[in-house]
Amino acid sequence: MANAKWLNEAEMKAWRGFVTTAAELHRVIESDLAQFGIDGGDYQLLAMLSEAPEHRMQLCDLAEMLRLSRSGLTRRMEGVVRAKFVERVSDGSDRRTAYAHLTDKGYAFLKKIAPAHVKSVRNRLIDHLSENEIKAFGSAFSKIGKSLSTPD
Amino acid sequence: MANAKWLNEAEMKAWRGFVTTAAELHRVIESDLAQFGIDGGDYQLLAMLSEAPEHRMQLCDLAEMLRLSRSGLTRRMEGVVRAKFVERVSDGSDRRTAYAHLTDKGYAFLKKIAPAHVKSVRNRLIDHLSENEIKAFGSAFSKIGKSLSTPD
DNA sequence: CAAAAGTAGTTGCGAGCGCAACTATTACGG
DNA sequence: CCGTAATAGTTGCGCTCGCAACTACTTTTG
Repeated sequence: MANAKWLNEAEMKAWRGFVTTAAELHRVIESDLAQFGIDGGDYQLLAMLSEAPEHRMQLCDLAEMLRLSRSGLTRRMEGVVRAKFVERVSDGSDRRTAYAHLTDKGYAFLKKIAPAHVKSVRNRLIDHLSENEIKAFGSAFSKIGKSLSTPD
Repeated sequence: MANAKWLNEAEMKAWRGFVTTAAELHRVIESDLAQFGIDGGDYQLLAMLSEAPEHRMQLCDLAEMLRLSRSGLTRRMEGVVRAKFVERVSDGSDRRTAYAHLTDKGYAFLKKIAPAHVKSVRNRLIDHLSENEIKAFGSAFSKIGKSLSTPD
């Protein structure tokens, strides 16, 4: 391990860029969303539900899709339920499970703010990238995500 | 704004990939570091100091380089100072400012754990990417970072 | 040269998250 | 069947962070 390969220049640039910029980018796009009273986590939750069949998902699956711990989702739900964007539904067949269901109000809200959010993502991210960089971004994260979800 | 351009498939893939995977990647690499008793924030702080002239930086500049708020850095410092990896030095000429100085112990520690960290970054990130993706990653984040630090 | 504005750093506070421990329910193995 | 293991979700706790307000200096300005 003492003579492990160091990072070359391009690799270091990629890693440092990721470390220093990713969190910042996240924060800025979240702050663009603040004018609507929600943050990025809420937005992703609503977006996922809006794409799910019948606008509902089991909490467990939703947590995985959002890359949240189960406890993290519990807290996240509190906010969107209080805002009446989502309601909790329990299924009779398995009394352990609960579902998140996007309300009409939540769906309408999402449709209302989506254009501004998309614009924000363009301004902060997409518009700065070449077509090649966009493709590379997508494939890179797809591969990384896959490797993270396989045991090791 | 109502008819703002939506994201096309490649753009959406890039954005979704970033949102769902970036934070997770960060967490995993941090957890690889946990065996040494520090987290990614500490590592970056030590690494920056190790590359600075005389192994020291003004807190203000260090915060900016680490993309931390000033208060965030204050707290971050507590840990590495307690561990005697860094010491606070005040410069006589301007009594507002303080410097962070990497101790010999801190430098030795960094050199000791760096190979494992690099290996972790390779395992989790670099090794999954093609050369083209690595270059794209670097240039993409470089451009994004630049646009984030310009007013608007 | 005094008052105002700016800069460096700290502190109180609240938000979001993961982990570990817990409850409640369901599935499995002898 | 009954006891053990697995699964879904919640709660307590601790961590890191940013924001806003604060202190303590330094620079600018009228």
